[in-house]
Amino acid sequence: MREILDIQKKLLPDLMDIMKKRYSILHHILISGVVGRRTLASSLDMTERVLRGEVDFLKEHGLLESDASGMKITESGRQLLEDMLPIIKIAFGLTDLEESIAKAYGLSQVIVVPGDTDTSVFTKKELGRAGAAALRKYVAKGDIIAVTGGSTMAQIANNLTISSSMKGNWFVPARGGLGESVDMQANTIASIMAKKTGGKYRLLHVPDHLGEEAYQTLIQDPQIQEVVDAVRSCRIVVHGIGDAMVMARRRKVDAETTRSLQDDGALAEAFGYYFDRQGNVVHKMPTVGLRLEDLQRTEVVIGVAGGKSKGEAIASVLRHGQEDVLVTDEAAALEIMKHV
Amino acid sequence: MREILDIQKKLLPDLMDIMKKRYSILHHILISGVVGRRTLASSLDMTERVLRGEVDFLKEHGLLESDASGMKITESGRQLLEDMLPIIKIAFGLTDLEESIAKAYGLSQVIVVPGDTDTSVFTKKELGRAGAAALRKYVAKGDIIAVTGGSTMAQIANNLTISSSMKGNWFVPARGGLGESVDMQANTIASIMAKKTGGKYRLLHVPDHLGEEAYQTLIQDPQIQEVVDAVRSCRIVVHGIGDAMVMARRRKVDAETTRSLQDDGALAEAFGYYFDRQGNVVHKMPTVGLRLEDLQRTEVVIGVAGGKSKGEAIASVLRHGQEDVLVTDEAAALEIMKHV
DNA sequence: CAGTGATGGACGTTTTATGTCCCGGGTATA
DNA sequence: TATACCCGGGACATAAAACGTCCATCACTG
Repeated sequence: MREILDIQKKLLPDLMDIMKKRYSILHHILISGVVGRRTLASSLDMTERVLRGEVDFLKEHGLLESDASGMKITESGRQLLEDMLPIIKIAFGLTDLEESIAKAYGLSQVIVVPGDTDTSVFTKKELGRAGAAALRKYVAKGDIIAVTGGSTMAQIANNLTISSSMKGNWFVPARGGLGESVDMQANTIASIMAKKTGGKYRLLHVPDHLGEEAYQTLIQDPQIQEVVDAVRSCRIVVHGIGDAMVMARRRKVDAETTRSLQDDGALAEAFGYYFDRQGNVVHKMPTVGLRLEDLQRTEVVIGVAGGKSKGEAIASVLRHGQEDVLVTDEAAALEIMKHV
Repeated sequence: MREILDIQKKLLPDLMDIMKKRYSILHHILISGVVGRRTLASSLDMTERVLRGEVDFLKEHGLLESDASGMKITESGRQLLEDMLPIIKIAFGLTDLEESIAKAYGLSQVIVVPGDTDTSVFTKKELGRAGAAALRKYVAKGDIIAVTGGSTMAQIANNLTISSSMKGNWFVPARGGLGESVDMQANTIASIMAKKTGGKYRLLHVPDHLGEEAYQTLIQDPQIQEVVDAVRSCRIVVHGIGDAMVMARRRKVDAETTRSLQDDGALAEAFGYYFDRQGNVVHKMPTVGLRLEDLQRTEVVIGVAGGKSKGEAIASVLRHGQEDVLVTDEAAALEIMKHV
């Protein structure tokens, strides 16, 4: 039952919207008993004309009937609604989640895929697919796209395909070396994405654990400077979101910094910045690349992360308020909604 | 699984068509490996532009990809096709049945509802619903609609609702008394339909088992004559189809006639006429109303009947060649296809 | 190096969807 | 009983989408 709806969502996304629309109309009429067209239109937030089109359809199919006093549901219509309840619950739980999160955090789009990345590898793949689809949607010709590392980003890279709209775009790592293993780090991801889409890429080769002096020398280097400039003028950022402590451990952050992170209540991590519960930045990794203030100029910031365990972290980053698009999974979405 | 599709069909009648279309495209590309747009369009019998619209859609969703050499399916697309197989099997079975029957007997539309009327009362209801929907589709303002009796017709009447397009239409019994029980006879059905739709009705009160002399007197009666004229000038006929022997028994036809029916190979019955396997009329009930020759002038003849046991009878009536629309169920449809 | 078949862009036309206004008719209320 | 209100449905201009058609350009093959 669930599978069939997931399949339909892939093959007929717009039909599912129509189904939802018609269901809402019918359901509203059922609840109202008898209701007029204009009243219904305003309470469903539709224009009168488009509601009328749907109502005419529903009437033709004998699901509702109307007389001078207004519209009411027929027996077939009532029966249909009853039969549809389980379908709607499954098919549109996610849609509702998406809309709630988008509204709560002022995002322009939220995509929720079913399942839990923590427990199902299939969900992680689906997350990658959805992330790739989201990127495909927002990308334009000649864009510079900054990406971060992580297993989720790697999944997105896997699901990108060659496409004319992305041919010739630049992929760059959002920030320099952040101490991740090679196959998950931003440099790798950027190059894979470029190869998969027929785009180009530039890398930021910045060694980990740099001393202050070496760091200053490095960022003066013209080659590095050129890439950094490209990164900071990117139009699109795609990044993962992690749990602060998990990321600190993975990046082998020293004990002192780790303790300081804990004291400051660091909860989430994204492109080298650590956020507390309120979305404040409490720490940043010492490397070059995208700075938080650059995000303001960035047109599209796409965050991708899933798993129940990451829900709270995602909520923290959202609260910081720089995100435009969120791609997540059902389990994380439910957690996020607990922290509005 | 099956239910969900049936439910969705009510709210999105073209869902199946679009799903079928997109599936066919993807499937064809899968089989072809790499194929060009024009080649594909001609082998799928679509115009190039329409195909292109669908292909663009599928490409955007990452189900297929294209380069200078042509289009080919992606891994997600291949996976989707695999997942869809069971759905398609179910969804297309009925559609194929509908199309096969329509083609075999030259009908303009065939509607097959799932199930078997013989074994499931729910299927019978569904048949009534589908019959009502078909009538709704073909009816126009000011039409005269001739109907017959029977339990299936009663179901149709049950499923009609008030609608402006049928308000003011006339419902008349196709033929006079045919010896059925009161609540199933044509007169009753016509009056119920009129009440349900906001239409008007005229009845044919013709006693059963009329002698020849009384019959002649009766048809001279101006009142009767008026109704008969209306019946014969009807634009739409909706009728059930029955098994000849079952009907003969139900109508308490005398032993001699019954034997004669058997000798003549009577198989099916519709609006008082009995048909043999080849669709020839072998007997007619002695009453007034619609004659076979009137059907030629009738624009829309809708036959409604279901159940495995009636399959052969339906095929006989179809072979007679006056039907335009058939509404039946899956079990009967499968039987019908055995008799092409 | 010409020929074939591919994609993707472009454009005018047709069809469909939408916004908007109005009319006549019930209905509840003053 | 009079009136103000809300109802469905008709009408129409306009915006938007779908469609048919043609063409430029590119990759590959013989």
